[in-house]
Amino acid sequence: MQKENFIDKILNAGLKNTKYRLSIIELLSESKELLTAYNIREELLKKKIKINLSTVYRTVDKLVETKILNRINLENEKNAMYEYNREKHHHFLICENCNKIVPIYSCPIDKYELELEEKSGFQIKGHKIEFYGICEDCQKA
Amino acid sequence: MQKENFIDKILNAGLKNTKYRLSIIELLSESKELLTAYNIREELLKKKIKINLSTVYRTVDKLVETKILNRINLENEKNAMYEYNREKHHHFLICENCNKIVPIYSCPIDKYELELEEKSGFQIKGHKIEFYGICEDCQKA
DNA sequence: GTGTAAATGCGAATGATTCGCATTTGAGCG
DNA sequence: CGCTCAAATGCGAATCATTCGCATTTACAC
Ligand SMILES: [Mn+2]
Ligand SMILES: [Mn+2]
Ligand SMILES: [Zn+2]
Ligand SMILES: [Zn+2]
Repeated sequence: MQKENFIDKILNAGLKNTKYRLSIIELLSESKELLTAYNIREELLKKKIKINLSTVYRTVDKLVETKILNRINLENEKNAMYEYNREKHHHFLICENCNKIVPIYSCPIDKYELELEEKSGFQIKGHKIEFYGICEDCQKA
Repeated sequence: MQKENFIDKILNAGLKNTKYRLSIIELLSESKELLTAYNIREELLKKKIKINLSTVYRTVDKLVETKILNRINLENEKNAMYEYNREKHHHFLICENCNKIVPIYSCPIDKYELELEEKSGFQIKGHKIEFYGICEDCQKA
């Protein structure tokens, strides 16, 4: 059962299993959207789970530290957003008109990073890419 | 003379030529580093130019709008940073240890963006890339 | 020079995130 | 199962970058 799996993740991370941790992980694992701390609070409230906003922040901090969640800071959004870490490297394509956020599961960078390591002397650990444009729906309108 | 050139840019942008605009543009055009609003204020102070922080923000806003400057929001920095717009497409390579920020003037993306347009239906207008790693100096230490 | 909109200074407001501290809770242990 | 203690939580206040309101000053067109 998925829930047991999440509890294992929490415990393996050395964290206590609390209802808030479990419900935030469940929420994000089921969400196709990125959610802000505030959104998370709202969504849990819909499920009759009342949680203090400070606790949301502290909880997602821990879950990001332990790589159960990812924190995403997008150029156009002032609030941090969170997603369940599905362990699949990805980037985002964002509509400048309607702010739709689409994950992209291909990555153009592999070889280039090697070149860059040679040229720069850096040992490269990661990268972040965002693409901006106008989505199909917004082009029509 | 460079200064006349900057005044032209300001006027062509439909802005009034003020000492603050000119000195911020001069400062950033001479800087190899990205500067925050606060940094800009500090640097001008060193040159005996006293400017209110609100004015720094309002000035860089206008200069970004008119594409004389670029605003850069990096993942690890909480404050926005500004650079003179040298009209050369670039990305940044950032040392996770010493926070050194190195601009990279090559771009790995051209073909990939076309593929992405076809696959996604988006009309792509731009992208943002940051690379993270450990710089040569920090690797030694 | 005059007039007027734009620019500036200053202090207050905003808003996301963090912090301090009192209280509660989870998990190991007997 | 009850006990203990660190970790988690709630709540209100603090922080800090950025923005705003408003009174005053300035640039520039006439
Ligand atoms: Mn990638
Ligand atoms: Mn590029
Ligand atoms: Zn759209
Ligand atoms: Zn370094």
